[in-house]
Amino acid sequence: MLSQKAKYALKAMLALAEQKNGELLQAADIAEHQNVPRKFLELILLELRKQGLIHSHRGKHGGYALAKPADTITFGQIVRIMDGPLAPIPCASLTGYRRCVDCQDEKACAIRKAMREVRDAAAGILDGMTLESACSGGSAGARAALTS
Amino acid sequence: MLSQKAKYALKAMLALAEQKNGELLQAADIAEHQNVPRKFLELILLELRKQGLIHSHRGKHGGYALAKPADTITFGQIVRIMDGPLAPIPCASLTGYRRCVDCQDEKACAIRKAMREVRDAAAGILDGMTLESACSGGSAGARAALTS
DNA sequence: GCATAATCACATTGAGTTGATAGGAAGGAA
DNA sequence: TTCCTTCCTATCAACTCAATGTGATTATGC
Repeated sequence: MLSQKAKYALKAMLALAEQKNGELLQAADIAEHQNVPRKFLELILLELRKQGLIHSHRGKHGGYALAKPADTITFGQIVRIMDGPLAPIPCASLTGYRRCVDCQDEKACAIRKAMREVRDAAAGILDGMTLESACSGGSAGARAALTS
Repeated sequence: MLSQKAKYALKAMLALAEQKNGELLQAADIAEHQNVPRKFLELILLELRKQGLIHSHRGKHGGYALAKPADTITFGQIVRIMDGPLAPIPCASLTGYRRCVDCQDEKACAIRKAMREVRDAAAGILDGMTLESACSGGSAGARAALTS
């Protein structure tokens, strides 16, 4: 399940990506236009900044902007920052692997194999979908996934 | 995220699928061999029975068995019973669609499009993976997904 | 320099979910 | 009858999620 937090983060990042030549956008504006609780959004933006995806400016006429070009930021990065690994189960994760305590033989585990496939598919789609490609409306993620 | 409940359900169903000619298997045996809390497992088996995936027999020499051939029961069915829709977000779900209250234009929503792709990929894999194919060890789910 | 406006940083809250356990009721076999 | 096993409901503690509150800090404009 994608949390509200991750969904709001994606919305905010897409809003920032639509700003022309990296102009600042304020939390209050994003909150209003995207229908996101303002204070909750601040929390999210803070986290995105700490992870280096956006930078911020304080004081009057402050706000937020992408820290990198929109075609170098993927849905996968954003979702992982907010919700952690994409894999449905830790033993199938690359970025957050953890062994199942109740698993006898991990190598032969059919559940792990299935979940690994799901993880790979999700990663293929979300890591192939950039803010840029999402803004221009296309289904670039799917194409990238199919050719990788 | 796949819940413990769903993971335990998959393990239990795989154990039942490995029984020869539908012989009964008791909750206590499954619990022991699969490292699952016994009472929690009972809860899970109850739910699987109510959904018609297994049937049960009470009393001495009672137990559980699949209600249908192993090649007609998919991971997708089991996961949906335990955890609900596969889609990461309700607005991208086929089986449990719900509109996002904060979404302006669902048709154009890039997040929804991405999550729909993830859902379709996950469904392709999990609905193509049967207890039968999982038992025989192969990655039949992946093959089914690719050809569907 | 002062008021204003914005981000930064925690702390807290309330609701809901998850994972698990308890205790018996009901049904079947020996 | 007497075990044995499933059936069913209730309960629990711990945790997570979504959101709010309260200030502190920093920059701008007058």
